[in-house]
Amino acid sequence: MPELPEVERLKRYFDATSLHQKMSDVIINDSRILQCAAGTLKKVIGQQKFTSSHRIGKYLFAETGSNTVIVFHFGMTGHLKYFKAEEDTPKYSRALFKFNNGFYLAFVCRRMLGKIDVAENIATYKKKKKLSEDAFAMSFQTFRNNLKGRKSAIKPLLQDQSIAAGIGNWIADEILFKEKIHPATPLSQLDEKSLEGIYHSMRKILKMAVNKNAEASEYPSDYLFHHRKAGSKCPQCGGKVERTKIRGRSTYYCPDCQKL
DNA sequence: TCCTATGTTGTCAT
DNA sequence: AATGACAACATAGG
Repeated sequence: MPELPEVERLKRYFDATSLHQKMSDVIINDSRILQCAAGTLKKVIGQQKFTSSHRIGKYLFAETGSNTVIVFHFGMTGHLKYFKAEEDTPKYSRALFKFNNGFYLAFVCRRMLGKIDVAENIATYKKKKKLSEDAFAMSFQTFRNNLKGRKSAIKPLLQDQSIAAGIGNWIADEILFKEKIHPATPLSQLDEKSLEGIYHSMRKILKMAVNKNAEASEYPSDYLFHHRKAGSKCPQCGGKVERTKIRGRSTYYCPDCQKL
């Protein structure tokens, strides 16, 4: 589920269902998703409520009344589900926050790559994880500055959460497709104009996806998103989309539009 | 059996 | 100290 637009959707869901309600407990079904001791989480949750939520990149932070924040990260397959009846418990519910009104908020995560953590406050956690500003809230100056001194290929830099928090695999590919830049291009070969273009495409794509509430089927048909398959037709030039690996991640691009 | 999937992190080398 | 490359983590489906 997990790039910036999906997590923004989860935040809206969380706000609409789970804020300002007293909780009695948190049930841990699989402690592998915990980054902290189960006792620590239980202690924070017991008879507390979530008072506010904030999102930075792919992280969702939920503050409690006791000067503490619960940190959610959804990995590749995580999401949230609010439900009441026991038979509605979603499969792969790894943690259940129990509200006094009888409802539960499930932290659902098929693969175990999602994580729940407890932190003193957001600023501390952000620093500890070297998390940058949120990609959508970030100015070009900050983006430019975060890239300073980096030398690798542009695509892995876009996915680096210390540079632009919230960009993941498909959005990085989409940005470079839109800008007609080959994903393996070293940063040093990109001039200021290209970086400005990357920044503006990043904003444009994020804005579109957030406005669509991360509903992938509603993304424009000329996005590379719908053609992430080797041999698929490039929506720009009609050529063939190619698949390669960059820094261990599948990368889709059009060799005709995006020359190295 | 082997590969893939919208992610992060620890380790090792430079 | 920083940066980059890669394996590992875990599960289901083709």
